[in-house]
Amino acid sequence: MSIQSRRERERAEREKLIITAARELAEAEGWEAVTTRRLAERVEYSQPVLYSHFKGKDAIMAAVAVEGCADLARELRTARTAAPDARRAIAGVGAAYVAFADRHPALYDVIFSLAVPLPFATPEAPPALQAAFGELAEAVRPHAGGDDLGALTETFWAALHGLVTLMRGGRLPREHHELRLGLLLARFTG
Amino acid sequence: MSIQSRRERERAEREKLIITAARELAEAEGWEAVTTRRLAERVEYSQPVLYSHFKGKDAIMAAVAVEGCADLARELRTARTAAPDARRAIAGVGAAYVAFADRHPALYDVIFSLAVPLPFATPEAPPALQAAFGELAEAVRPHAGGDDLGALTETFWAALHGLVTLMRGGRLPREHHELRLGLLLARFTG
DNA sequence: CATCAACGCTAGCGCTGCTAGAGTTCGAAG
DNA sequence: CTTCGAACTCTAGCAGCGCTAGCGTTGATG
Repeated sequence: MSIQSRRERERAEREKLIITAARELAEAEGWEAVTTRRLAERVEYSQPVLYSHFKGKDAIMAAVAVEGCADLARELRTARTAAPDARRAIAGVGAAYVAFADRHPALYDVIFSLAVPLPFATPEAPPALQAAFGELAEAVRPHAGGDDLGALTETFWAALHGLVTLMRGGRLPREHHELRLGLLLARFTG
Repeated sequence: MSIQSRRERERAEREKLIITAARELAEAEGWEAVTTRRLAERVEYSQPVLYSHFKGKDAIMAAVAVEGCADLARELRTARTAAPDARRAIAGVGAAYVAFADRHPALYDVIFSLAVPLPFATPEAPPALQAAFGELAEAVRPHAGGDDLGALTETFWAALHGLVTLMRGGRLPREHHELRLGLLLARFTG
């Protein structure tokens, strides 16, 4: 039993190592540079070992996404609780969201843009993801008025997501970013 | 000279054929199904012929994107000019934008999401793209108040883009879509 | 010590975007 | 009418991708 538990522990450590290596490689060179061969070389195992832990490359990306969600939730919470009032809370959370996407583009993409097998908007969604959404909702709540909080939060989130992705894809000029963010916040804080 | 012009004409026709085939294949089965081999087979030429017209697959996708921009601009214009007042104009344009993304997901992706070598937000951007943005701007103008029209249009556009992409990626529940769109419009017409 | 299961490896499949170089076609010049 | 040469398209192949079958080794167990 002790031997078995040691093996399980080592397996768990190796799985964590794979996820970390995938994340580091993606953040350093982008997801297109994350191939199963490079990843296997990085963790110093052969390719098939990856498939004994994950169903495929998608599943590895999903695991990285879950990790990233926790980071995002933490940063949003910090921004929200540090704000002195409701108006600066939603502004701070919005800015933190954008800053996270800017500092961790690969992480942001795997969570919100790339096609990965992750449940969203259901009870099976990762707790960290629900936590991140919850932070947005708490920041939006004081400005919801009579509107449905969930739908309004989704709308605010979508607007932030659009700003972030269009700007990073070169579709929106970077120089007006602060202006756009200000206009968005003005529309959501009445 | 007549012979040369005939050849040039035939070349142009074949180029158009490639673009159309790529678009049809993408709209029917998604961009992941558009491989240079399948595309070559579809136009009944060998692979290298594609590369005598376009620098690479990216360039073919960009050509499809430019075509799609024209379609989008036309639909936005129709929606805007058909509206009886400013309020229903922005609502109609927003709905038309979302409907276009819903009916032509592959086309939408290649214009706004996938990484293609297309100039945006510069004078060199495709006229059709500028026209589409112009339609959005005209719909937004009556509700801009003292705000910068360009930046406000970009913000509105980004919000629509976020709603569309998050919903299609399964990140937002489809059932609240109309509600979210209504909330967004309320915040931009209040 | 012999056995056998668990495990990680090598090798390879079918696919991708892309390209070098051979072979063909066809208008132009003699 | 023949011959030349340029324009053009094809076959074949490269390096890399995600993924997997099956062999060989390792190491705990009876």
